[in-house]
Amino acid sequence: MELSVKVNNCKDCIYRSWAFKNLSDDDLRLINNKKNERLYRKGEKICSENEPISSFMYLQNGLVKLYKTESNDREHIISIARPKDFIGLLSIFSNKTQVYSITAIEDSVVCFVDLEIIKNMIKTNGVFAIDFFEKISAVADSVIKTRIDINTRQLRGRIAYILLLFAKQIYNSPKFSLPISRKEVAELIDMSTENVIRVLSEFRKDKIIQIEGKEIEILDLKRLEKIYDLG
Amino acid sequence: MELSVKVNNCKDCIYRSWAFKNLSDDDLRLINNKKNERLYRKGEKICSENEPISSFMYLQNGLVKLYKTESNDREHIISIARPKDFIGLLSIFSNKTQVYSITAIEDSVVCFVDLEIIKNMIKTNGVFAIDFFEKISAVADSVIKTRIDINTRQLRGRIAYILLLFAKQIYNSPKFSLPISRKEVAELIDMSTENVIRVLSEFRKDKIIQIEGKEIEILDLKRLEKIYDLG
DNA sequence: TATATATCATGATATATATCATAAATGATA
DNA sequence: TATCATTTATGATATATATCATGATATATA
Repeated sequence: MELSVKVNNCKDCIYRSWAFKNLSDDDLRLINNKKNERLYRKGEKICSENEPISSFMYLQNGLVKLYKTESNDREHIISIARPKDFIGLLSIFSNKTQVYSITAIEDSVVCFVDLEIIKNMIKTNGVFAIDFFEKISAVADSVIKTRIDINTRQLRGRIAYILLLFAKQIYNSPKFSLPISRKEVAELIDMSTENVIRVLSEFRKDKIIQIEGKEIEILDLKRLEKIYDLG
Repeated sequence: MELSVKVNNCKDCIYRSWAFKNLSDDDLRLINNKKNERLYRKGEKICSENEPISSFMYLQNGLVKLYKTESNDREHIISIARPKDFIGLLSIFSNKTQVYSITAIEDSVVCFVDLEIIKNMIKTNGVFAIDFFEKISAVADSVIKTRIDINTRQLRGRIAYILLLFAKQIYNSPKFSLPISRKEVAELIDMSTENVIRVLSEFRKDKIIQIEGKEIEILDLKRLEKIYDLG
């Protein structure tokens, strides 16, 4: 299968376009020797809260969820990370241990780079430092923006947001297979599972979407966008 | 008054402990020549959404709010920044224009440092780069944490959170003068103004707090913390 | 000082959302 | 295949929250 095609040299990695574009061959070789790629199956946990942080984690392929376990066992999903996202947010600079847990919601390939190497490269390679921070800033900014987007809306607007997120930003198609359960959608938008299901049914009855289990197709994009806009 | 005591040399700035602690005298002189301190009176706007970003902004003294104006004129407060916080979040690296507006909620002194100087220093001074990113990462992380803290709670828990925030993190005292209106509290925790007032009254009737206009005193910290914990 | 305007306050009511209950459908597992 | 657990689904009910209305204070402004 596609995912098993391992990239063995950073130089040939299609994701080099990211913050690593301006690295010299020497620097790339250094990363290459200390990096570690691993395939995680859907549902597999990649890291847990309170684990020591030793690597910079970069999502090559797949989809993962970043979440926190609340005191009452409930999980709260902070964000869904896509390929090319660094996962684990900024904690890598401001914390010694992971603040969030990460689990694959689709088969995913994660590339681990020793954090000391990255820090050292920031120290010695100014251009890389800037490139790197531009990228991770953008990811952190987008997490904050997403949280605000969700929290300033009510149920219908939030569901519309999620549907548009998957269709436009993740799968780039009006038809997609929802990679998370209704319960997880609820954990992502701070709503009860029942209401997530209810609103999806409503949208189906109103012919805004078509649902068959996990398969979702957006039929009336304009109306969905209107629901999102109105909140 | 205290705030009018201007610091004219970065070398003597009491906030040098921040990310600038490891800078050489030469680097400090460079910043000193290109920096700009300004006092803003309570209510004065420091910057607006969509303005081009040209400076790194650092809060020396006072208190400011970071907010976004929604389509329907409603303002949504993202965070309250305290002295030593860099304000404006990470947008400075990932955006050309301000994403949020900033207004002083107490008389505040903001120090502006030319963004190019900072970027250049990141490029040329590796130790500074790391120090700097540790700090701004911590601020961004704390904004995300705050948003989650607020959104996973309901009305009572949110109000408790806000009261504890001001008492513990901002004023370091159980007795303080709330620097923002009830309406602004509502904008900060995504609730209606009436309900903010109502819950504050409730807490007063239950002898958890004492209120006299803006003056608030926490009488029963344990109970308030319990309300916060239970959400 | 008088007048306007924003803030604070509280009750009544409407609305949104969560919770509880129950069941069918699906998926996992022995 | 049979059994169990999870997910999806929907209705009824309870609860939380917003909205509307109205008045009292406080604050700004002419």
